[in-house]
Amino acid sequence: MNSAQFSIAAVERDTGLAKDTLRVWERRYGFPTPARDANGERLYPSAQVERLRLIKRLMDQGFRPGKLVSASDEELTALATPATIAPARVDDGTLSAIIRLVKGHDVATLRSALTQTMHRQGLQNFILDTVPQLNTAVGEAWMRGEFEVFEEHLYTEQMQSLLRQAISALPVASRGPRVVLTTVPEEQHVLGLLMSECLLTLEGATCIPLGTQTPLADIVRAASAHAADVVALSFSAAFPSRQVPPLVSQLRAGLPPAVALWLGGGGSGRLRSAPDGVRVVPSLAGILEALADWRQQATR
Amino acid sequence: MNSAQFSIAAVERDTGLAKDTLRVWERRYGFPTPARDANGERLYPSAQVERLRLIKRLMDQGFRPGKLVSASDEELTALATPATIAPARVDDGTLSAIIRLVKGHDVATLRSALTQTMHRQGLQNFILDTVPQLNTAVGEAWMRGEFEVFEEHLYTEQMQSLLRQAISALPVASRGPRVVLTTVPEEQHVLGLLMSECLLTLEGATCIPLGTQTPLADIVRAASAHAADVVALSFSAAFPSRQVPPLVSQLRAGLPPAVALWLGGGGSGRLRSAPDGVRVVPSLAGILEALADWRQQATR
DNA sequence: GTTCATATTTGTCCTGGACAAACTGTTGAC
DNA sequence: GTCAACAGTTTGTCCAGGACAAATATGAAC
Repeated sequence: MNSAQFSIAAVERDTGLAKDTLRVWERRYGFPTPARDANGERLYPSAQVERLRLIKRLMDQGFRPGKLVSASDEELTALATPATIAPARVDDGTLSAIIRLVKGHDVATLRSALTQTMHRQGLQNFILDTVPQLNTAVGEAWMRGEFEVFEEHLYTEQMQSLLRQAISALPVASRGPRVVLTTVPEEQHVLGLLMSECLLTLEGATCIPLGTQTPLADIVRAASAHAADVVALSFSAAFPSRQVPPLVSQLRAGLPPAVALWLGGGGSGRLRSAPDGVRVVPSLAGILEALADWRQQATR
Repeated sequence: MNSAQFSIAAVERDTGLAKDTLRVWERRYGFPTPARDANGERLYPSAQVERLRLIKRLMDQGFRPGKLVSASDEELTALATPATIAPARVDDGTLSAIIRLVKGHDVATLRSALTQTMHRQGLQNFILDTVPQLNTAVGEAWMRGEFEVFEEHLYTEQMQSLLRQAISALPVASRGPRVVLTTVPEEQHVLGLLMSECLLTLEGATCIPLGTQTPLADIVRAASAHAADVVALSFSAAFPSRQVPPLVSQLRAGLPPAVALWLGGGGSGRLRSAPDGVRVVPSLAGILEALADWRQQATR
């Protein structure tokens, strides 16, 4: 499997880099340098695919490709190791224990450890503190090469399961606002949505979860059909930031002015400035603020 | 929103048709016929995007694009209405009641109706009969234009929530086989995986769910790390069938021969012939057969 | 009716050019 | 010292039109 060669389509799938981008990097920076098959089509060795994945991950953190592709392997791994040790952790023992369980590939124990931690801390603390720290820790471990992709998948799957279970267990709210929760097409990260849904439902808001990747026109229709007060979108750090502003403007233009539009997730923080009628929610705690503000305004 | 123009990238997102495909259709068939912006770039009117979505959906059913793009609007809608009325339904009242609830946009009632139906029928019957019928009914309603995309999303989200809840409630199994469940990159449909996980866990198998879109190399690593006996992949009908055989061969070559490879979902049925060591599971009931066969072979 | 060989359809890949948006860094005003 | 405006550079995406192989349809022979 490690000596396998990848077609350009396979590399696009595995790295998230568009075919056009892969070709233009080759032309400009001299990397990657795929072999060619009998038909002149590119064949990428798996080592280069690995490197491309690392580069993509660093780009999601804000590094620029021109520097990265011409860097040595040592420089790349140095960058991948965060210089700043993560600041004060609430309970480092719990975190590292869970990380170890993921690495231990013991699904059942992992699940019960997560459940137990959630119950011990209470849902709101768990979501505001522990889950984001776990997400970061998993992401950083991946960057340092300590985590496999499938281990990240396993973690995400278990966390998703847990959060959905927690949501189901919450009482049905009817207090408002009515919030449509989703992501735009191409954005498939779901944990941000689920964390938001938890927090909002905990506070008595009514959530209409549409899952990920709803076409813009359908977000507008959903907002109308469900008489939504708020549309909340989640953008992960991996989402190409240049695509965010046009998407948001188009959506804002389609929604009635009375419907609020909230943006959250790591991909929304890098926005220069939000257009009128768009609220950037930089962190999970910000959701509670936004909710409080909305309610205050609604009673006026 | 309806008069909005779409860039070629937006159309690719919303329809699932690759940019190259959109350009070559324009060249060959004279459709679509996008306008151009000041910079010469294509701008697709939303009506054409709608038509493209319908064409894509019909192609997923096996129709060929050459016929579809040159067909009139009437012919298209005629094709979209299934000629064959769906065969014997177990309990048509329940099905149509749930469909009406989705259309009624009442999330809470929908959720409790689904939960209630599941409990009434028992989990296995629910998954073998009702859920596939609901999926089909939702898909057909979409085709006939009776369902919005966001309504399909809402349905999928609620069903997903319900299935995950059911899985969590099942006792932890330790009997074997150990089954890694996932989809390949680009394949994001999750319900097939969850239904399979339910059935397998009900029968006492141990599932290692990786969620969707695991890169091939990582599926192999996961199978090894988790000492899997079986890797089960789900392909939806929407997955480009031409991509399935190379993907499956590559994966089969990477997995140890002792690890079984099962393919399920609507996209696996159209395969001409499966390579050696690959089992195509045409329906959900087939999973139970495959499981029984595996256990029989294991005791030999 | 089945099987094989030929023709058509169809998606994806190729090259190399172009451009706009985003980012960088410098200069000058306050 | 801070900020704003400007010019230069970087970077992703789009374009055209040609090519080819795999999938599918068609027709001939048995």
